[in-house]
Amino acid sequence: MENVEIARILDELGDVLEIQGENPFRVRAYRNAARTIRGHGTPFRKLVEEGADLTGLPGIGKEMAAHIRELVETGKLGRHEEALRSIPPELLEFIRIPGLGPKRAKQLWEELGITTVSALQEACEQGRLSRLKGFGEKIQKNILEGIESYRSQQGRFKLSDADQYVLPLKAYMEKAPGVERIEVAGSYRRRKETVGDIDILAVAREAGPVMEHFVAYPGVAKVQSAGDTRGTVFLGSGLQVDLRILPRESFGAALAYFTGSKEHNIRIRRLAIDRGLRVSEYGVFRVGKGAKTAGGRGQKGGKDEADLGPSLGRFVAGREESEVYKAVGLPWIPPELREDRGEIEAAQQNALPHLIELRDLRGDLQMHSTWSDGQNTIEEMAVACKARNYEYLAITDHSKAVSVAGGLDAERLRKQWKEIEKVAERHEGIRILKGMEIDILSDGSLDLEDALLEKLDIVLVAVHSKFNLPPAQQTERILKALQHPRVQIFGHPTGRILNRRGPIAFDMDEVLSCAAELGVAMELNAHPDRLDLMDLHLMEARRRGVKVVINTDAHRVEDLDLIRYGVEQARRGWLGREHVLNTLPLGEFLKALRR
DNA sequence: GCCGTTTTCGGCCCGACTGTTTTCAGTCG
Repeated sequence: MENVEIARILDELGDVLEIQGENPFRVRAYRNAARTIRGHGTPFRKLVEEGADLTGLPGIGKEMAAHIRELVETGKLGRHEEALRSIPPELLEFIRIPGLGPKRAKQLWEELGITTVSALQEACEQGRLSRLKGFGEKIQKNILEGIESYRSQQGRFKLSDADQYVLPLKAYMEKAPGVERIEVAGSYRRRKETVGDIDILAVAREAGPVMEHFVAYPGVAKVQSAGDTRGTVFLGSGLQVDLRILPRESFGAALAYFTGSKEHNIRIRRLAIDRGLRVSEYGVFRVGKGAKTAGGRGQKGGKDEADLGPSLGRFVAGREESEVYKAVGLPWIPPELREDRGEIEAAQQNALPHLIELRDLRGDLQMHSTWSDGQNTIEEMAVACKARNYEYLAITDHSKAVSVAGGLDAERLRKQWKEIEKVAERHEGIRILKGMEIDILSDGSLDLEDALLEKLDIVLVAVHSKFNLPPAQQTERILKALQHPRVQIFGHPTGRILNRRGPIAFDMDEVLSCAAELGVAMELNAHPDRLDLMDLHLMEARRRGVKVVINTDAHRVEDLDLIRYGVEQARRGWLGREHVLNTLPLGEFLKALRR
């Protein structure tokens, strides 16, 4: 059983306990354990086999360790099955519907006998919900809309799509009356590959006019709420945008708070508590003797000196984000790292990584031309790369097996080389490498004969068919391909397409260790639909000393600019310049490639 | 359920908004 599956089952058990009204901290314990497991590099399957002590891991105690062992050894968890029997299974979907949480889900089931999403929809339409205690017309309507958005949206917005909505909206908000500063926080600022919603922060003395400006944005399809400090709207695309309006003194604290991640914030708050401080979106406060530190439900403390919201204690920091980190004894942490994946510990030891930047890249090693399915000629691609200050590029058109993309056979490949040579003569100052994106056939052999492989500058291999092989067979296929002595780069390793096609199933662990051993570079495909490798894979690659290259897989000149999504993903994977081969000058780069 | 060189018991991050209520519960982030 894979880590993701163990994590899913524990998460689901947490969901059931929540619906049953269990102690919320116990529920959280299951979520925490699931999170640790999901993000763990080594399969728990192996750890259990080796008899390793799991209780050393964060959030894994005696009980969780026993659960994990049971799952690995028997493939199921008695506690989980028992829990699932106790509630109608579809009730678990209820809590993913916006506006519905565990309490209302339980109430609907117990008092109205509703157990499926479609029955819930029917009950809303018949107006049966509004008769329940604590429910009313509005909640009923919200749930109905929630069902629709749950059904239609399902997926999140790709970061590149979000950029298209956010950039104009940000420019618009900067023109709001009295606004001093606008920043976008949330997973968008952490540059996560997909975002669920957008958090915008505005500094303004007077909130009213800014909120009015916000809800009047032409792209707004629906205004969900518009209070004094917070408003929520939906754009026509269904993208949710939250606006928070803050005083200048709180800006840094709010930026940190709303950038998240939630897990990162929790760690920061704990550090604060240790120092007698309290961190909220309003600032960092020194907690006075005898003052309560926990904000209980409905507790409204007196206004503090700076009049920054309902808080107890003396304001000590909050204007800039770095002040907040400083107050808890840390250097500023780049947003891409804020996932509680070791960045707090690294910051404490002054060992944060120097993350790669866009300007570090000197070449792009996967792109297509009109020779296969690209839209621009080799010359146009080369000129465009030179304009981006690259020292080198590789033209990597498809091999013949990918016939839908106009893959090249041996004869056309030879002709293409002639053209590359001609173009090279016309353009000094940039090296055009002869490459190919060679298909890995279903048996792991390569779609190009050895004699030609010998003559290529860049041999990049990738999977384009038979995505559904059994994992063991898929792993074997990939390993066989990588073991071919001429292979230098494994392109878009998992083959996933965001929101459309999941990753192919194989043993990433084994492939990474094979790549490390052989010196094969793993590609981080910068295309925002792919972003493959994923952040956790990159962290693992870094740990194992696997070489990484960042490529756009451009099919036209404009695609070359997508490289920044690759750099952002690399930053999320803790990569520095030294981990990425195509930051090297041409000569060193060629030497560093496997040959 | 997890966790602990100030604690092995008693904590566990914190606040806004809405809707349905007359003081708060539920949800969300």
